[in-house]
Amino acid sequence: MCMSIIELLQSQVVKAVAELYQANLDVDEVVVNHTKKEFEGDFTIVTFPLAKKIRKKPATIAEELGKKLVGISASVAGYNVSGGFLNLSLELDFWHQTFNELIESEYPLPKVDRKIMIEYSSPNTNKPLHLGHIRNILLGWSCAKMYEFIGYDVIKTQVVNDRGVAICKSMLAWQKYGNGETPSSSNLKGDHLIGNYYVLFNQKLAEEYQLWQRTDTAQRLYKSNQEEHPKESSFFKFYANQYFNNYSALGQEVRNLLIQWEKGDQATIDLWNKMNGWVYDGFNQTYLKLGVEFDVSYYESKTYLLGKESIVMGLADKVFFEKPDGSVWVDLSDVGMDEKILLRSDGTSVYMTQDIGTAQKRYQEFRFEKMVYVVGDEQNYHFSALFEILKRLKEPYAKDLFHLSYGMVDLPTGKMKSREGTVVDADVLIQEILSISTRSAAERGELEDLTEERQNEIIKRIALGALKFFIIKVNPKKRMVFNPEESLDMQGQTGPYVQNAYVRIRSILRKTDLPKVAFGNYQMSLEERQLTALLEQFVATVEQAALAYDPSSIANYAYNLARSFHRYYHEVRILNAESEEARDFRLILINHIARILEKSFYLLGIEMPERM
RNA sequence: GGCCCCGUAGUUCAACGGAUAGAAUAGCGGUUUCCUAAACCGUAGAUACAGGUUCGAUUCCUGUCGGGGCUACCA
Repeated sequence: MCMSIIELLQSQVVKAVAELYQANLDVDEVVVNHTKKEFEGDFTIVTFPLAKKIRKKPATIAEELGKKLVGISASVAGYNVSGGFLNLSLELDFWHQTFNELIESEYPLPKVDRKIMIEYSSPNTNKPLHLGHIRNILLGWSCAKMYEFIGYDVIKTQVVNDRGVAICKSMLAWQKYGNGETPSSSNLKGDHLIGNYYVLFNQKLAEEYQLWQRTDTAQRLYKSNQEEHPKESSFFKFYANQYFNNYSALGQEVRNLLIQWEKGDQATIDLWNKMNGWVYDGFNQTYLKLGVEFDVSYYESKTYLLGKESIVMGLADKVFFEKPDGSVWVDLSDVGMDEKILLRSDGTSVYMTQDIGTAQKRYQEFRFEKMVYVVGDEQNYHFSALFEILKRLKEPYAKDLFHLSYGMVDLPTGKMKSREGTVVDADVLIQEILSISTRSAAERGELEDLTEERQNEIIKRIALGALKFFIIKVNPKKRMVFNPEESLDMQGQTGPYVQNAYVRIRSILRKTDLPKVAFGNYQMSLEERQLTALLEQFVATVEQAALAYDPSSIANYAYNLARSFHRYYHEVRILNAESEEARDFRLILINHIARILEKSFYLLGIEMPERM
């Protein structure tokens, strides 16, 4: 693909400035915008930044530059000046040529022989996926698609937190209170079943804690801490973890189970395997509904011992230090962080240790050039520390790690809190939007002549299109509010709006054959030039979005393109155009619009329906 | 306490330091003998506050106020 229009103009301005003023300019110094609709022209050069270098008034520069560009550039037809803004109009031939190149372009872009690994899911096996996971998954999936588009080899991965205290809690609760319940006996998805036992465990623990709080031991503890925690309730809230570790009978049982697991006790391992198997069945169903998959999965149960050798080596190299009790730490205070623990005094590893080991394992296995962790911004500090530690260990890939940190998803009522039961479950949410989509499809009645199977496929695409677009249109870095009702909207700035533009085009194209040639003597209108300019931006938009790990810009691009199309569609007739040439051109134009809309949505993980 | 992030129409989101801050939704008013009205057109409405840097600030800097996160021998 040759250079974009903006790049072309930038280079021409550089040339013109060199000839006019003998001044050297970098292409990046040339600001080129699309001309605002209030002004005449296609593109606008901002001349304020040039004023200092050239030592003339911006308006004068604009005037002289405009004249020069018309002279030296075959693509610039005319110009006008408004203050420091030079508005350029491009030759019609140039537009026609651009258009012809566009419709022949091929996507994805050629392979570049670079490898990127993207971790975009890291579920715990003690509860089902929720709305936060959905944002995580959609972001990561879209990044994978964007990088494939720009020619990378992409390895999609997840890390499953399948061991530890949390899963033992579910196991224990199931053992004690489950009566052998299974997904099939209860007709529950496995992840939901396990989630129920996790909740049940916490209920039982809370009851146990309540009773204990009335004992003499508890009251003594409270009294001796009364200065810091004057209120009894706040003291016991503060003390919950210590209670679990030091007094709770249930806590003791959980720890015993964990020890059995670590010893490899067969009965415990069997139970663990059985329950995790149920959870994976559940997760896989949810992943399937969301249309995502992984090339490789890592399991904490297999990686939790990794990383220890590195700690020992780092200790020898004085990257880390040992405290008198035998625990190993790294001091990151010179880069504005704290001391972080890497090995407990009993020699066992922590989360950070595993992450070090897992990074090494992945690099050995895949030799990636980039590794992206899609993880919520609550873990910013953890990843800063992890990357810094790997740098100090002189890992060759340390500089190629990136934490795609996304903002939490809030509800209109505030934060999602599992303790308060305000978490939006992924499966429930998908089910809800499917029923809304089904209902509105029935009301509209457009699909009645299709088989039920095809209807359901279309309904699914619309429903998931609405949900996914709603989430992915927001800049990943920003915290977002998820209003369940609005997310199911299908009008305005939504997935179905964009899908509708595609469907309208497909409907027209079904009625006729695509012409072979775009232009006879046809001359593009202003609106058609603007659509062409928008289409021309597609590749640059995707490239920028990929480099910035920001799918939301593609969502906004697709929406803008759809909006321009909808307006165009109302203004011109296509099948009954005023001339054969207009008809041919427009058919090819809208065909390309449909193609780009479809591509854009593919990059967002959203499928297009043929009808709706 | 320390460190980090965020404050844009009633609401949800946009805006490489560039022209009169864009959309959507909710409100009000229109458009269908015409290719899918999940559409289109019109109307009204916002940069938390105070300074600073700049030809130019929603964007960069400082302070104030407000919201959030992190700061475990948890993951």
